[in-house]
Amino acid sequence: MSCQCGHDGWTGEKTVSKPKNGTVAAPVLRHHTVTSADVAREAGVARSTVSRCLSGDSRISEATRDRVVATAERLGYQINKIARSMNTRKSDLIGLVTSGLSDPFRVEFLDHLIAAIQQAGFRPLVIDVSDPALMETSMLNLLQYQIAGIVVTSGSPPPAIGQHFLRRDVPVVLVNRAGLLEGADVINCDNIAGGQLAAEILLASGKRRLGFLNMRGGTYSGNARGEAFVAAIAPELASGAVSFTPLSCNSADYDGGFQAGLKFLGKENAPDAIFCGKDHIALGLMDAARFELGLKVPDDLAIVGFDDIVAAGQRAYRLTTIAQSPARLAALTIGRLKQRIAGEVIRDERLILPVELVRRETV
Amino acid sequence: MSCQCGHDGWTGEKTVSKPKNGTVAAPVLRHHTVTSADVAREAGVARSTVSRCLSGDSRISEATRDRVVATAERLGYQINKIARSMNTRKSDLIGLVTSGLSDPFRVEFLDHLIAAIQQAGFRPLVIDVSDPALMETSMLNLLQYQIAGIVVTSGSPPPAIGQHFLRRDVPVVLVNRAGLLEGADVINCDNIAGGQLAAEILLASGKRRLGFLNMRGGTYSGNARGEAFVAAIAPELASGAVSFTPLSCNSADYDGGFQAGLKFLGKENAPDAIFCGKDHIALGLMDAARFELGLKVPDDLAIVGFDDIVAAGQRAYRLTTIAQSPARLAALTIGRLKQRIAGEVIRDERLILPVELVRRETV
DNA sequence: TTGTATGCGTTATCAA
DNA sequence: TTGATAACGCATACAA
Repeated sequence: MSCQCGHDGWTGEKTVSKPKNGTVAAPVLRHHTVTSADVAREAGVARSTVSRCLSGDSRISEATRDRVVATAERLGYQINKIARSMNTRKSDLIGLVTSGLSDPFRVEFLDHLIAAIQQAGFRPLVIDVSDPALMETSMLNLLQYQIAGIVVTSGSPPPAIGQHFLRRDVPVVLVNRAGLLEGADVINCDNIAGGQLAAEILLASGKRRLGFLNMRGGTYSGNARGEAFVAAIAPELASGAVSFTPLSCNSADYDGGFQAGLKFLGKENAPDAIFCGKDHIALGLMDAARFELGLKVPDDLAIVGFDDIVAAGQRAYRLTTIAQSPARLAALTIGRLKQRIAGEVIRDERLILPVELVRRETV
Repeated sequence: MSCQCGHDGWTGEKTVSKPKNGTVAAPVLRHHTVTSADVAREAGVARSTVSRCLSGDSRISEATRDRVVATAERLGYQINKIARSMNTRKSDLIGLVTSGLSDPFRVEFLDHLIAAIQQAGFRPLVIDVSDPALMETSMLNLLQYQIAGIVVTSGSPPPAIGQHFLRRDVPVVLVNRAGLLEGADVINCDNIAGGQLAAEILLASGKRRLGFLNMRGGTYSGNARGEAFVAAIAPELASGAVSFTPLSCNSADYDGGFQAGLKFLGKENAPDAIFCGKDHIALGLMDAARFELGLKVPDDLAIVGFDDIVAAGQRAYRLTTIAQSPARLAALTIGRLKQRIAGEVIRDERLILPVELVRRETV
């Protein structure tokens, strides 16, 4: 692909070679960036006209637009969105606050979300807050990029931080988080219904010693699920028909579940039916039970997970679980953001997405 | 958190209410963004002084710096990186070209990479090219953000595109891709050694009917692994000691492997030792063999994967595989980018990371 | 060590 | 419908 610029073109200057150990002086011809001024000169119009043509302004003649667009194309002109943001005070960047990519369900959600964000003409700027203490700072840093909106998929931002975003008209959406942030939209799956469904199916299985396994301390979602579960078994608990033990693991992942299995199972009066706060924990628990302790699932131990991650459906697990839809979660998130970004003044909302029992082979 | 700005403060203007169905007019006081001019006025210095203080310029008095920093803090000043990029013509954004988040190894790599990018003071701008046809356009769009560099983890950018980036001093790193892009650094794991290791262990297992399973058409990495595998078994193949069958599946994931298992296994003279292009395929194949066809692994069928994704080590699989290190891959990637971004003129390099056989229970 | 003036590439405003 | 000009917020060369 050769350079087709009409202006002076190559500057002819060479990159300065800073000799260091192992480096080599590579003479590279450098070129000045094509700006709207170049396009304007070439097309014989004003810069403002170029801007109007390329931003789809209606009040421009067809002929001019065609000529300008063609010229821009020919010169390989790429609009400088940084400069654009300078005026508009908005970018098309959307901040994605997450913490690592080790949680399978979150990754599935992000996958859909990233696609949806692009589809809507925005770009995802990922920000990792694996250190929760840095969440506030990191979120505020997002403001440095004049981002159009934020999606929080991890941690719970301190309420005070909301002011900073509200004041600048930057919408915030919290997904499967506690809705402590005033001014933010909150989207959750129906943790309550999920906990109830898990309780129902485990009670119906005839098991007597129920348990709820989640990460120590828990998360907003996990706690909500566990509380709903306990509430749903309350009558049987009161009548003495079943017993209940809260169980906790050190990490909300496969290994956490696995270690918890080794610790809590295989002894006298161990639980024979466990609801896990999330699938990944359930898979670890299941493997410990089957392969380390020789328990039969579901005969000796029934397990119900939450999320319906892809691995839960794999032949090696076939986990019975409560499914939530990452695709719908993503669609709702971006829909909400688009409305806000478009300037619609809408009331903060707390959306709750339905969940569904997926019965496989662990109950 | 109350507003502590010293300047005129609230503009008092209200957001325009655009009544629509379901929307509500929410009167929100808006505030003008705090700029360096505000900090300067408040601290009694010039704007340039503020700039110098906050960008760590050395030639500034301790007293002034302290005062300015304190003032900035008090006003809640966030530097506008958009405006900064305007001058420097560089941002601290790094483009991450990927295609979806369904490939487990790539997700593990991205996890490390995102962390490393932040650690180095940059921000990841994710760009999804699930549609390969849009790769070129999407990559070029990245230029609109004045990005500092690009990491390509999916697809192989057409060589011509390299010119655009080179010309603007935007470094490109290709990870586990074919190195067709002139001017880009290429980082690969040692696919050749991996293929050889797989061949060695399968030959040593005493199996006779070998196979290599990969996605139809294959990828750069997959093909390299398969070719090395075939080359390594060439002597035994020539002597008739073993046979070899190339196998292909429709998708490079669990389901692809699973379907391939149903199709190729369980019949007369089916392969009894299969090397898979990546772990996820191997897991699917393994499940089909064990649970659908009643084969014993490794007795009836030996399997070797590639990547050593987290799931490969789970108790339900215990897959023997060729491990590559996403952490080292990420560290090298960001290291390379940092050098280039810092302006060092270095020769394009083609780095090859060592792989390692992880022997578990499927061979 | 600090202040002044200029420019980065675009969009918005106003004039024609 | 189009052109000229003024911001946008910062960094930097130059002056003091």
